[in-house]
Amino acid sequence: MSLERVVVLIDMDCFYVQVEQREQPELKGKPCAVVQYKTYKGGGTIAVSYEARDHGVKRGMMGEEAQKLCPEIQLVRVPVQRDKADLTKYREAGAEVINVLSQFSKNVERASIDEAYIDLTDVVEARLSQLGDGAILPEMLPFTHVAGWETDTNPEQQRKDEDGDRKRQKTAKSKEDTRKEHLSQWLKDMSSETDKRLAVGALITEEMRAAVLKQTKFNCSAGIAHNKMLAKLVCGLNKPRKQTVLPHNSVQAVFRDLPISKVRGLGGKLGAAVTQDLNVTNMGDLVKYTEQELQAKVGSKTGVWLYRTCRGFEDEPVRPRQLPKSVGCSKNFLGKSCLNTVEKVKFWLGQLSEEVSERLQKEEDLNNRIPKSLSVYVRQQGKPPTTSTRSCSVHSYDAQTLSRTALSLIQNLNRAGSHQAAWVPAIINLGLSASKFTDLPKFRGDNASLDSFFSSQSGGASAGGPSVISVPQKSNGKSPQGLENFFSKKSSPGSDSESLKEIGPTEQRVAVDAGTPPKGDVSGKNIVSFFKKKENAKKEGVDGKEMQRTSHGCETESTEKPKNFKVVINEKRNGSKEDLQEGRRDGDISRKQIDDGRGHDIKEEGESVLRGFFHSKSSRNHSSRKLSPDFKGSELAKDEDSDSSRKEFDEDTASRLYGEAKTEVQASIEESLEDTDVDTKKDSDYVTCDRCQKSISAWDLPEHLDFHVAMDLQRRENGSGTAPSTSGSTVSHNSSVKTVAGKRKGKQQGPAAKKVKSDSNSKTLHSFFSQK
DNA sequence: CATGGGGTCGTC
DNA sequence: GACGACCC
Repeated sequence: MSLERVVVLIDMDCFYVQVEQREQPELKGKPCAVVQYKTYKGGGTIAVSYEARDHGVKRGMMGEEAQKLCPEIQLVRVPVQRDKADLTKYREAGAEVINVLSQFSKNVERASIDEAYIDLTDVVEARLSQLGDGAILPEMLPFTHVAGWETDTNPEQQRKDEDGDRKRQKTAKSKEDTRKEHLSQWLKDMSSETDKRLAVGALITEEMRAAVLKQTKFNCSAGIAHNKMLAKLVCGLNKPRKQTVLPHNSVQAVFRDLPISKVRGLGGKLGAAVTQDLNVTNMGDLVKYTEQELQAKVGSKTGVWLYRTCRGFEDEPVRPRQLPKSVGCSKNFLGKSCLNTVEKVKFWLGQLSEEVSERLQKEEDLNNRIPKSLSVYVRQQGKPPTTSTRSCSVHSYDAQTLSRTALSLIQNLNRAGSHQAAWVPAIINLGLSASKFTDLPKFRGDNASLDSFFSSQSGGASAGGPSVISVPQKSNGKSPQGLENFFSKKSSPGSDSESLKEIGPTEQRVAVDAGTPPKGDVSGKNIVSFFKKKENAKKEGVDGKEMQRTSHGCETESTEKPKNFKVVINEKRNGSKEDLQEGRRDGDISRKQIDDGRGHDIKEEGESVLRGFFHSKSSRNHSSRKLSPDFKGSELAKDEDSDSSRKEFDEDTASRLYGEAKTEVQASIEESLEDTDVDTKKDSDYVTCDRCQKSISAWDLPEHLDFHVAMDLQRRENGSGTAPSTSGSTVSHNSSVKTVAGKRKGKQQGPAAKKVKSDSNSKTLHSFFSQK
């Protein structure tokens, strides 16, 4: 049946706390919690160390409340930037963990900032053949619990810990004994093949967790089962620093006493409805209902899911995705701080936009992807508060563009006229999110050739993960050797972002690829190893020859390109101001203008065409930088002309493109590695903007100039009556009231009352711009 | 006022 | 695309 997969969930233990403890080692082993916004009642706690949990401190408590329960608790505050909580630190730490996990499998799915699913099926298969007849001994699984074989999975015992250490230690001791006992029995019995595979999965998971600890200094727990739901479930059974495997035989035993709300997806209204309507309390109770009965209660699709789920079956695949699908931020404005004026809304849109913009820039730099869509979330005061979303496509992500696009999107949610100062109803939550990412061609190359290029450098791990036979002992586990040397480097406390910068880009690129590549051995470790090796080589004086060759050619190019670009863009700008009004789907037009105006730069032509190809609504923003000198523009143009190929951007197309750009890709990689020529690099990559005297990366210059032109245009066109559509976006105009009225509660506001006139919109927008 | 600030997915 | 449900 569906017991073929081996699925693991890795869940970091009180992750934010661990991040802070790594930064401030004094905090280790102490009761502590991470709080947000300390001023109101000590802030809300969003992570609690296990020492503090022993005192009854829980997530969601106010800091002061926590202090009452645990006077010695250390409260650490989430960093604040632009007057809002900033989770960057934790996001980057989470990426570190994903990086480590991806050394073991290509199929890693980031489930949240501190959780990831891994499908180890193939890796287990490979290890199984290595292992041959060798049995798995209990000592090989020092931190593994077997669910269902332990009598004490109930939350009963855990609770009575208020007396502190003595009692807890005692509990822990006996728990360790039963753990070993049951583990030994399970391993000895080991009836089915599927159980064997779980055992191997547990073994690999021990190694993964050891590697995570060694490389990041973070502890985690894990669940190992045949599907995501069960892996997630059992992960929580033995929480700090332990892993739990769930043989299929044990499912019913675990479900028998398991409240329905504990299962992922049943923690909310659905679970409550099921519990009530069917008069059941535990997951195991559900098996007595037929599929049809369940379907009658919860709908046909959910019914099927429930029927299978309560039997321990679930099909949801582990999707290879190591990067978030969206990048956004939001903030609450409670009570008196609500946003009740246009100025306040503008201000906070600006703050949110800056953070999102910054993060999107990082996304492009690190992960070579740019968003196509922007959404604004608004919650407004009301008897039931109303929440609305408005989205549109975007072609650039500088803070100004985001900010004014966002404003134009939500302006018609203001019931007061937009010439008024007020915003009604006041906004109590405001959010901004970018999504629908598109990969840029840079670095994405023909996998086979890229891989062979890189793999010649690395230790040659087999597909699916490092080959490791040795087993972790105690907390001093062995992790994949060889590769480990490249990774273990450091990550000294306090310099997280630095170390991320070095590892992040390569990993993420691989991560993006991971979704599509077939069976080949194209894993991140090869590429990362390559980078690490290069870095080491620089320090140690060892070096690879091939790289210098390509690198040289590329650098010559890069000194000239910016100038061309600058001229071209200026010319173009003067000639076509419509470009900046209402989302032109141009592409072709702007591209032609660039090409014509510039005369004849093959490289840039190729670049424009390429971009037009990859972005269905082309824009000249976000130049994919550093394309190859010998890039064949003509061939690409052909592809672009055919309408089908534009939309049907698939692997084939990509391969063809990358085939052409291959040497280029290598050159780019090398160039990015060449820190030795610091001077050259600086000179070629940065220019001073004539307009604002800011130092701008040459590759960002077109976009930057774009911004100035937009500003000029806006100034010139004051009062033109045109809707404030922005240069970088295409706003979709929806009925302004539809969504609010949708629900029950007959109170529908007249559509006319909310209509906003474009004239006033324009004015408002203009004042918004000139204020900045 | 008071778990906030993230995220993902399914449905219409 | 908008919204709600769900999760941490």
